[in-house]
Amino acid sequence: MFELDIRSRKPIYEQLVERLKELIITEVLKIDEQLPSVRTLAQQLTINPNTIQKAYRELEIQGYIYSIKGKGSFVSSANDSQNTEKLHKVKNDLIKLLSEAMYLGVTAEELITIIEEIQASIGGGIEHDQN
Amino acid sequence: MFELDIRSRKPIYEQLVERLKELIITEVLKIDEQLPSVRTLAQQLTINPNTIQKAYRELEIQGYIYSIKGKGSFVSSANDSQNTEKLHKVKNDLIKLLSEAMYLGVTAEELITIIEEIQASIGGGIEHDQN
Amino acid sequence: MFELDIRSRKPIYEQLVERLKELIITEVLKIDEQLPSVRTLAQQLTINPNTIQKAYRELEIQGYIYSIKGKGSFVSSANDSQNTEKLHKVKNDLIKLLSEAMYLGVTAEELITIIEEIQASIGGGIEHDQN
Amino acid sequence: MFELDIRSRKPIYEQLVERLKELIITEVLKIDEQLPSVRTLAQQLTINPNTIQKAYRELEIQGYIYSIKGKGSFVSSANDSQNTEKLHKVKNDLIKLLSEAMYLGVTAEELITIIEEIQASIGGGIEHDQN
DNA sequence: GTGGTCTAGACCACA
DNA sequence: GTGGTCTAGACCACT
Repeated sequence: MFELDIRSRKPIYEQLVERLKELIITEVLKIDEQLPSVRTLAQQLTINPNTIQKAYRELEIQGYIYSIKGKGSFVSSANDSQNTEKLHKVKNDLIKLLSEAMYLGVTAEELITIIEEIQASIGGGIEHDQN
Repeated sequence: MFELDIRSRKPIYEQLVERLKELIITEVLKIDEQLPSVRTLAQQLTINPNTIQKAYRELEIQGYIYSIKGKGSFVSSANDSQNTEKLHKVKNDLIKLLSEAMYLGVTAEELITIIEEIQASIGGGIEHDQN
Repeated sequence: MFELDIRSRKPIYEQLVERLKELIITEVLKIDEQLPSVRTLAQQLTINPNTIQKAYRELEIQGYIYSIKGKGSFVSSANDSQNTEKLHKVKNDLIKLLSEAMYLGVTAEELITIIEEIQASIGGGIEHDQN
Repeated sequence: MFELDIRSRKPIYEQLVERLKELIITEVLKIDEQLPSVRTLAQQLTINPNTIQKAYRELEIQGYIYSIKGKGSFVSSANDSQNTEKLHKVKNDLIKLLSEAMYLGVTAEELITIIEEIQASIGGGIEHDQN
């Protein structure tokens, strides 16, 4: 379920954040569903609990999850107040990446096809090309 | 022209790489055009020449520029052999980012509009018959 | 173990890269084995840590090792995607060097002997059934 | 005849040295044949005469050509005194490169085929894969 | 004057 | 403790 690449240059906690976001976005993890506890996950993945902790904290900051002391961490509903700024950031990143892709030769048609596929996969919860 | 955020978590040299890529992609910097010299740019931005050089070296590795000892650094024409793997990476990143954007409520229509705008901005910078 | 020639025209970091490649190729350093830390090696060789790091970074780019912040640097298993282009480069270099050697009077027989010796030294370093 | 890559990281004078060596080795340039004058070549290639000068000096040091003041530069016969040490160096380089090639998956058979091809091309003065 | 290498020494981020 | 970034300042190689 969590395919962490220990060899990647990307810090482990960032990989975790990314992966968990993905699971939330594709609604594998539903709203208010409880995430595995820090310790459990640390054991499962055989990595340092501090690293899990850091990932959860980051997700909380970004508004994807919320934590209740003594109970655990839960998937947050896509809340509105934070969305505005996140949207802004994501759009900016998107423009950069789309520019680069097109500079490298990806056509507008290809991009539209990709968009349509994603649209379908989000709506339906279909499986997703693995990383 | 170069808005560096010295306080950012993102390393200065990476910011530089990103910014210069942008200028190359949007063809503000044309193929074979000379970049500012390491020392000149360092003075302009009041950062260490080594940092500039690190950025230039990274751009060279990524195939965006080439540097010649004693002459200077120049914009490279898109290299085909490197493009294949870069394309793969960019597409993967794109899928992630597009998913996130659509989860946050960006519609397919909006995305297509963005794509068309980018297409115009890249295609419009130079003569049309160059293709 | 590392015979660096501080006076050589060849940069220290390149000498290091070459030497470490050798150790990896001859499997003195095995896959996933940890390399000496940047600082340790710097002390041992009495050269600047930055120089070691530059060498390690170069080896990482070339796909021979991978580095993880906070953990260390490790020997990478041969990466396929990079191999194709590296192979091409190495073959070209080989043709040049072989031509030169034969011009200088090395016979084909001698070369074949050398090849067989290398084959033995690479293949013989580890268990036989690993192939 | 001289395909210099101004964009290459390899200094121009080194490219020249390499290319001229190649022409001598493949006997396109015969023993005692006169090389183009520094100025002529500089004009032809539109590069700085100093750069040509440096290449010729290097070739002279390595024993591939000899220069006579006021007359020009000429291809030297493969002389013996220098050959011994050159041979040693070339063999060492060869071992490194062959090891790397085999580590990357080139088989002994392939290498032998390459050797046979080169042997044929040197003996006969056949054309040579460019660069 | 150009890029490239190296040092000494400080500081940050990750596990 | 690990790797990674940055600075200040020196020196080399190439054109």
